[in-house]
Amino acid sequence: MERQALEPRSPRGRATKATLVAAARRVFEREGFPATHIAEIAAEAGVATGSFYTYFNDKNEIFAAVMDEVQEEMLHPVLSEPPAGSGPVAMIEAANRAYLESYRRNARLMGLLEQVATIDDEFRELRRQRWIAFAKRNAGSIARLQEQGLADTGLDPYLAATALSAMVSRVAYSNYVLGEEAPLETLVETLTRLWASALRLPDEG
Amino acid sequence: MERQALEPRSPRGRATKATLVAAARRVFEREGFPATHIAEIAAEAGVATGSFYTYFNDKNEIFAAVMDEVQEEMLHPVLSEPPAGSGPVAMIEAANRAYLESYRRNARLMGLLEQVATIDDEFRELRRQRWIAFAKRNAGSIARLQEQGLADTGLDPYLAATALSAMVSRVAYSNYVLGEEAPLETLVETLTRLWASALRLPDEG
Amino acid sequence: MERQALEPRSPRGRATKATLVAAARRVFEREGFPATHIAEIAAEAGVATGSFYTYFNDKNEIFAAVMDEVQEEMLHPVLSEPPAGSGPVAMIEAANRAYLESYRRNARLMGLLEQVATIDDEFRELRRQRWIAFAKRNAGSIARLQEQGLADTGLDPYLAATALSAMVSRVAYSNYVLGEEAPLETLVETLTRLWASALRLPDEG
Amino acid sequence: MERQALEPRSPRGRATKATLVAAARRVFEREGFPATHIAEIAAEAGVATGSFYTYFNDKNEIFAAVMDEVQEEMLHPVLSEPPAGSGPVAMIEAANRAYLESYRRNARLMGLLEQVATIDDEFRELRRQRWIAFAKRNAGSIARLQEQGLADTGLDPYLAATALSAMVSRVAYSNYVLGEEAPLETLVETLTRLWASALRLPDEG
DNA sequence: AATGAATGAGGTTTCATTCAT
DNA sequence: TATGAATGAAACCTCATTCAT
Repeated sequence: MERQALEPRSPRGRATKATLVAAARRVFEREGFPATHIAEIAAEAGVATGSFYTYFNDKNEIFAAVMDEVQEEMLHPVLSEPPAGSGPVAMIEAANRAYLESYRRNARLMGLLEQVATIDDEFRELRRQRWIAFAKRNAGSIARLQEQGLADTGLDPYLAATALSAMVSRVAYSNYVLGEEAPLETLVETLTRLWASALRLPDEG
Repeated sequence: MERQALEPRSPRGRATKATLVAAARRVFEREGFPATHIAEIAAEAGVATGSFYTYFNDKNEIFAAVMDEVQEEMLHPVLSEPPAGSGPVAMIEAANRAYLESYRRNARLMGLLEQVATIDDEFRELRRQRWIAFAKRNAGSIARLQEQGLADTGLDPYLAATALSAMVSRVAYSNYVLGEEAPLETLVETLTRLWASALRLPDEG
Repeated sequence: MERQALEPRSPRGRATKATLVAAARRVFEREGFPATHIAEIAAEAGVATGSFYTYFNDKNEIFAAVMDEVQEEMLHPVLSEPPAGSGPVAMIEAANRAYLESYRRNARLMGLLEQVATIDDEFRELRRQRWIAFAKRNAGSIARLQEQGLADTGLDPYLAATALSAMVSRVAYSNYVLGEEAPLETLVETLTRLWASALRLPDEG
Repeated sequence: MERQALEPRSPRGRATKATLVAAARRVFEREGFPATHIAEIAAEAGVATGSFYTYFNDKNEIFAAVMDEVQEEMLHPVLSEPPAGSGPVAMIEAANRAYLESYRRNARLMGLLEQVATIDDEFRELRRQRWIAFAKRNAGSIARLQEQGLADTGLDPYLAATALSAMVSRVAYSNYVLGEEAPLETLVETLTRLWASALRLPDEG
């Protein structure tokens, strides 16, 4: 036999699996990763302990399923669109606001991912990959600004992007996971101002 | 006989306790917090399992002892002194360099603290306190620069300090714990430039 | 609704049952008795787990069905016929050869029967019955030889038959199940010679 | 940590380990290998379940310990010595009697070994090694008889030894494990006569 | 007849903590 | 103080069997 973890073949099975993922999400948020036990997920889902193993091999596997859902939600934020045709500062502001908002919405689980990443190599790598992708995107936009003569050309675009992204994500973590609780708009404003100045962007009208 | 956790009275006791802390540090670094077991700490120290409880009530307690040691080391860095009488940028640079160097020296344990902070409320609070103290110090120095008309007065000093410190600490974490590995001098240079620009400090020299 | 285990009524049912027995045989040979699980038999047969219970109540029952098939095969060996009208030694030789050949053909399952017999009383009894029948047949032929003054009359025919049959079957087991691997003809020759001498049969031509 | 299974360091520990082995022996004899559960061994020994794991990693390990004890007992049988200076038949008789007696004494556990050997490769190999050693010893003595012109030189000594030993051991198994129950003396007599005749040894006085 | 999801009792194993010596 | 054996509550995971569809 070796392993199982089947994909459900019937609607009923699909429903049960979904119920389990939803239940797991709640328990993880409530208890944190180490204190979450298989039996409790099953109980929360209203199924027998054994049924958990019909769909997942272990806690990691269902955690990954939960995080997939979360990522989905973070990728499709209800965008407060950057005003088309606006300048780079406005775009940075829009990006920062979008990031902080979606982070706030999923604060518990973002904290959880942070937690698990410190414990489990598999998830550490996952987070690292996402982070690199994110930084590269920002690096590209910084490089473009440099080419347009708008941003400080004395900066390495990738390093600068990493550092500034780190700043934003860490502030988000502090506020929404650790509970520092400054108002969103203040954060957006400060971070955007710091970011723009750090790049030495010219003031926008 | 509710509790114990004696302070050692004899020299022999003191030696044993020290041995345990040193052993714990090694095991924590090797295994991470959750995978470190009391029995293994005792074995590493070459004492019986039961002896652990002569000095500590649980894993948290010895972890705190280890972190105290580390903090000691981080507070007394072999300073690359900021050139006396130099300008603010040079001071920021010196501070960043000092921070990154001491972080690098204790990378494993800083990662550990991060890890434990996500798991245990007690340590989360501890880290938060340290963080606030650190940010306040930086906030003070930003406020002073503002008063001197050197730094952007449009920034809230405390928020700005928090954000910029977050940037530096997160970059340190990425590099030395997750293993991104950019050269120290490049990091110092980039972070300092970003920090100075973010505050809109005038160019030095 | 205490029990089930229907005899299939439709051709489709008969086909499914046969598929299950064939699948079980393969799984038993591959995994051994204790490591064979109902679910795997069903999977190997390409039917749902539940369908197993339409035809069998448990693992023992399907194992019995498999062993029936095997017995069938062992009873109809492609006989290397004993030369008609030949002497007793030639007949013993033919019997030994036939036994070893069919044992070799079904080595995996003979080992399996051995295995299960050590675990399950039901099968132990089954094997014992077969063994007694076999020994009695041999006892009869020894008694006949004694009456003809050809075999050692100092031997109890049943005991002698048991012991000599034990010798042959154990050698077969050693070779084909445990993998000792002496050539068939050498085995036949040695066993026959020992058997004949043990009975003090006169040399044949 | 990885593993444990310590050798006891105190007399108390040694006592407990011995108690566990003795208890395991009783439970194995009573229940057979697959039906023996760790918890029951511990209960029979009057210790907590967890204590089992202080000394053994799993069921196999304690079973090996039990079998070591048994082997010890079988190697030091209370010998019914072969009459010094007697002929080969008397020696064969003495050997057969000794073998059957010690087999009878440890019948349950010999059956157990047979059982486990069919299930577990480790023990199968162990039994095979013992068997080969035993057969080689017998082969040597047959070869010697051949050199003296006393035994049938048409036989391969190793094959003959294997086959005749198989006969004896299988008869022992039948009688004492499966419960065929012929009287010891009858068995000794018959087996010895068959063995001697099979080798065509000359009648002894 | 067939399906495959659901069950849950039953076993194994771990490890923080206690305690007699 | 030091020892290290003993404890036992948890947690994990398996798999034969049932059952609604």
